[in-house]
Amino acid sequence: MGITIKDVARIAGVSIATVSAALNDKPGVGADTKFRVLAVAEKLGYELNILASALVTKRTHTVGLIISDISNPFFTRVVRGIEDVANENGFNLVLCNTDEEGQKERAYMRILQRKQVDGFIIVSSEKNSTHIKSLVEDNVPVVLLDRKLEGIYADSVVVDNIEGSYKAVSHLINLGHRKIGIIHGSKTIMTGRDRLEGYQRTLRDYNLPLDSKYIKEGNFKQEGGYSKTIELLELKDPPSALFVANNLMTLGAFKALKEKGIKIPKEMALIGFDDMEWASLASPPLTAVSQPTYKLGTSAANLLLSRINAGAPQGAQEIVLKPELVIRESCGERRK
Amino acid sequence: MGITIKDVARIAGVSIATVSAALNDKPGVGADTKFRVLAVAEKLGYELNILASALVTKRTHTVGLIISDISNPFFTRVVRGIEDVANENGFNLVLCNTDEEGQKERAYMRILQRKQVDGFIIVSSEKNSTHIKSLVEDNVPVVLLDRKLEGIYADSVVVDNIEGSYKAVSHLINLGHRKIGIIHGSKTIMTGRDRLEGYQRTLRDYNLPLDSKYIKEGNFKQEGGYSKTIELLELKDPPSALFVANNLMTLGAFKALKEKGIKIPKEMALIGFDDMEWASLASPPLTAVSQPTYKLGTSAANLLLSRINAGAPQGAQEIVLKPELVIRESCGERRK
DNA sequence: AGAATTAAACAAAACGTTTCGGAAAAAGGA
DNA sequence: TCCTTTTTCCGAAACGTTTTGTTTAATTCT
Repeated sequence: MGITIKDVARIAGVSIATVSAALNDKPGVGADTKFRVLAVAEKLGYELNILASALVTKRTHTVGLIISDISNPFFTRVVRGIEDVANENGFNLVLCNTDEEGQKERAYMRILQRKQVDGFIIVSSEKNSTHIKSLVEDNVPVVLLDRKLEGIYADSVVVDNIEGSYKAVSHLINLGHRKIGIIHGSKTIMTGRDRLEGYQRTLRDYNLPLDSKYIKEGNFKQEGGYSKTIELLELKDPPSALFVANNLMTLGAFKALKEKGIKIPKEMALIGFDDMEWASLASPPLTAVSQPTYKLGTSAANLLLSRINAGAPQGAQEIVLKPELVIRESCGERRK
Repeated sequence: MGITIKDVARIAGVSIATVSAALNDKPGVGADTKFRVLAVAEKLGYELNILASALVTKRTHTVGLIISDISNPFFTRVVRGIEDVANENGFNLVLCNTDEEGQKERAYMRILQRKQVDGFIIVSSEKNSTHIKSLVEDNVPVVLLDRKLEGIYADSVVVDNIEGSYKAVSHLINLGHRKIGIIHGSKTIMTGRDRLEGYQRTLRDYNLPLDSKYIKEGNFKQEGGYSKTIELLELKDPPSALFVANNLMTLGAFKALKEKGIKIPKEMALIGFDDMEWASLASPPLTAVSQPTYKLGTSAANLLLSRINAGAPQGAQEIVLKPELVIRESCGERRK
């Protein structure tokens, strides 16, 4: 193993400089020698060592992808979008799962920097990460995905979570619900905050009271949705509708409702955030706010790539995608 | 930007050789100078350039992960398992989606080799890949995941698909079904072949006739499950039970059945291969062969890492994990 | 035909590490 | 005290590329 440029040079009877030039078809190498070099390289089975190349060009053509958990179907689709455009443009992805732990996030970022990745796509779990901040200040290409960070002026692509919540909650209100519970995610995370904010804003817009006993903070995981749903059910005056502001928690809520024998939507209307493959198969089929996950990924990747290719620094760009409400049966009909 | 080992050496007043030794705590450097070097490195904010390091050590601590599609929940869990153990051992993953296209697979492998990854975990779409074969012959660490390849003597970790099918089909038979349809995946892929094989073997063992009109080949995707289910339903004498040998196709089959208003399990018993998050939420809850996906991933990663760390080549190791049948309601009760 | 331009090839330096062999200094043994 | 051994450090080479500046050869121009 290990045919190098030197071997090619020796066999072809030229210097390594011209081999390099020929291979990367740079100008200044004669047609005939170029042909010969290429032939020799081919015959010898020469393969570029990208490490060595990157050492001098400072381009690895790989980007670091830092998300909380690939197991979450939301991220799965997003990642697929990212990978597709990365691949089309000759880039590779290194995948990192942080499980929302700031420590893991920082560790990953550190080692990826050492591996000289050309840029980062990050869904950060931290409220305000000095790490990320210093990255963007050092002008390394970074795009914030799904969650923006306070005080950090970087490229970002997110969905309009407030509007998503608004659509969900106003749908419930229009169906006649007045006691609407919400299980939202951690407020330290933008999506958690915004979706709660959207809920509150909607109620206010409709002049409905905000009842804190109907507001529960989950942990973005299935278990959180489950336990908070139970809590809500155990209230003396439980809500008639439930808005669960994240996909995994929706799964948990669904399970809890089924286990407790609560009829959906008769006894409890249910609406989730983030549509999923199986939503139409559930019984009843689940009404949910649908996020453009794949698009989220491709947008982020395109943004990052253009940032990488841009020589000079330029102002932060911000893309916000719109969610849609897909109405199925879990909220039922209008009640009087 | 770019504090290098040279800067540290200069400031600390030692040679770069001793800086390197100190940093990697190799023997032969005095306690005091080591301390000083470390302090200087810290203060300067020195960060190792792994490219340069890897160029000489020939270790990138990166492994290539080639799968067909991260969007498939099966792979999602597997990948999470892989990433977890990789991370624990200081390795990173570069993620590649081939969509079952041999061409993409080869392209990815090529570039990953050029990037000098330390090893590969591959879910191959090819029947017999000369690329992979030459890789393992060149002694680069490779583990075949989920699918073995004919004529390639490499490490592998798979699940016992034949047994999985056997469990599914015999379950159906024991419930009294005699006309059992199957929608299987491509026979060019091991899992497709084996699951079909298991189906056939089971019928033979029970002395039941093999009726080719009940055997449909799908494409491993939701759409395939959907259309083949329709075909089966349109038979003059449709089956009373349906075994769908892949998760995505099961989703499609489920949809088709629902759309056509077929009652599950009364009019059609349904059993799937590969359990999924939502299986218990579906109506009726889905009976399925459950694969140890996460374990599949961790096993593969551990195998690869031990192979990477092993200096000398050693015989191919083969791990086969057992699937389990999880019985819910989509097959109903025993019928007479 | 001679000067001036252009084209083709090369040698050497650089990228940032690790490693090898040896030199200097310190420690130990008699 | 002198010789041997050990410890600590260093210079230089190597890893496989790309790039820069120079030299040589071939063309063009007048």
